[in-house]
Amino acid sequence: MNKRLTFRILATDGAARRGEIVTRHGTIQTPVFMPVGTLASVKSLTTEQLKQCGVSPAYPDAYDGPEIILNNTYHLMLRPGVDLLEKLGGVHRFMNWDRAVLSDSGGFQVFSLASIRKVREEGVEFRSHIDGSAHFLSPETSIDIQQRMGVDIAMAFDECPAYGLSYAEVEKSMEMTHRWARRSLAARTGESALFGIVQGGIHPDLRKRSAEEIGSIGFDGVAIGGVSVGEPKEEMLGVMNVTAPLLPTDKPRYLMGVGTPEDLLDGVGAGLDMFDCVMPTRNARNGSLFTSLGKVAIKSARYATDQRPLDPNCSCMTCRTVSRAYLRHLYMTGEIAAMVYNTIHNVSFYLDLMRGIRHSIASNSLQAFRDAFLSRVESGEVDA
RNA sequence: GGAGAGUUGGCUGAGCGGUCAAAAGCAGCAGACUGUAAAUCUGCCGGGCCACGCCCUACGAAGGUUCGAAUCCUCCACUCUCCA
Repeated sequence: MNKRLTFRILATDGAARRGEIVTRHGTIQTPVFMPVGTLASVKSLTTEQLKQCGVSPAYPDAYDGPEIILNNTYHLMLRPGVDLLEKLGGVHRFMNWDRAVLSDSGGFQVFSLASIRKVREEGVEFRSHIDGSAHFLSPETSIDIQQRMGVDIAMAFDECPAYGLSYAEVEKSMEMTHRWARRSLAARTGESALFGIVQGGIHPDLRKRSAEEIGSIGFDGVAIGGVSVGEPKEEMLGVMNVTAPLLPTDKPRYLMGVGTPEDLLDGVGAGLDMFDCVMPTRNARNGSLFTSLGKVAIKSARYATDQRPLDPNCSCMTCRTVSRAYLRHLYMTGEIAAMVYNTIHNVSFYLDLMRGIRHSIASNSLQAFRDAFLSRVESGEVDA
């Protein structure tokens, strides 16, 4: 038994799995959505506020908040730096978060900060986006940093090819990611669990090769990477549906960077267990709110005098305590509280969705849950 | 009572003879955001149309000068500032 992380499946519904991941920092009920906290902070929320997300009288468990969040290697190595984080006892203690943390390896930044990096077999040379200083990330340095930050789940250092590259380029990139995967695994010496990342662009045969390689070399979990990088939705779903069945069944399967509520439903249906996305938090800051009855663009004048709660079916702090009219006012005036209220709600909404998904798998009704959820969201009832 | 300044599209406010249906910001409308360089970005925003072009109505009101006026002149109305 792997003491870094254990996974077991509690129930299934078609390809969907209801499971449990035990980490050094608590147990994670899957399928799970992991809020993104790039810089050891889920943007706009204090750690206490984050813990209070997901409060739901419908499911009065002891703790109903997020069970795992993301951090980012590249961003944290620049600020505050891994030496400092290690000295201060790791990210958990640093941000006073006692639940699980998964760190991205910096692989995605290889992609998103493409203009200021240089990729070689050995690793990637970055210019800091903050001050232009030179930094180096490789499988070895990335894993080392992640372990020293003390995360529960580290990610292999990969290259995430841009959408639109040629088959040959994607294949070449994938092969390097495979070599980097083995190096990442070899570099893992500490207590962090380590997940591998499947690449291969939108090509089924490459995805298959990648899934076989990454799934067979001893990672604690396997992720599908290289999606949500600007490709059309159908491509993303195609990759997901082709790849998911090829992943190990006895390990957590993680779809990186996804997605919308509907994407999560689809991902779970395809047999995936873990998801992360900036969407709930970023959209919250931009005034785009998810509700059970459809999207709310809170800046719209139609909410100026709307005294109803944002989502009548949500029991988060925001929906319990303030009106749409107030949320609109805060947003329009640029008040910081707008982002706090909005983020608490969107994160809570995602957690609620996942909770509903988990219950539906356990009761073999994922499809019905999905249909009901989507028809409500598309009903346009929010403004009724 | 005297001297001066002003009146521009929902608001604030540029423009000071043609390139003006009129800058910019705000408000409004629509949309985007998917391993976070994002409290961000994009489009529309007088009306009408057989719309990448045409027509109508527009820069306080009415006249006038000019090939041509939001821009110049006259007069009227209103607003504001300063001096009494």
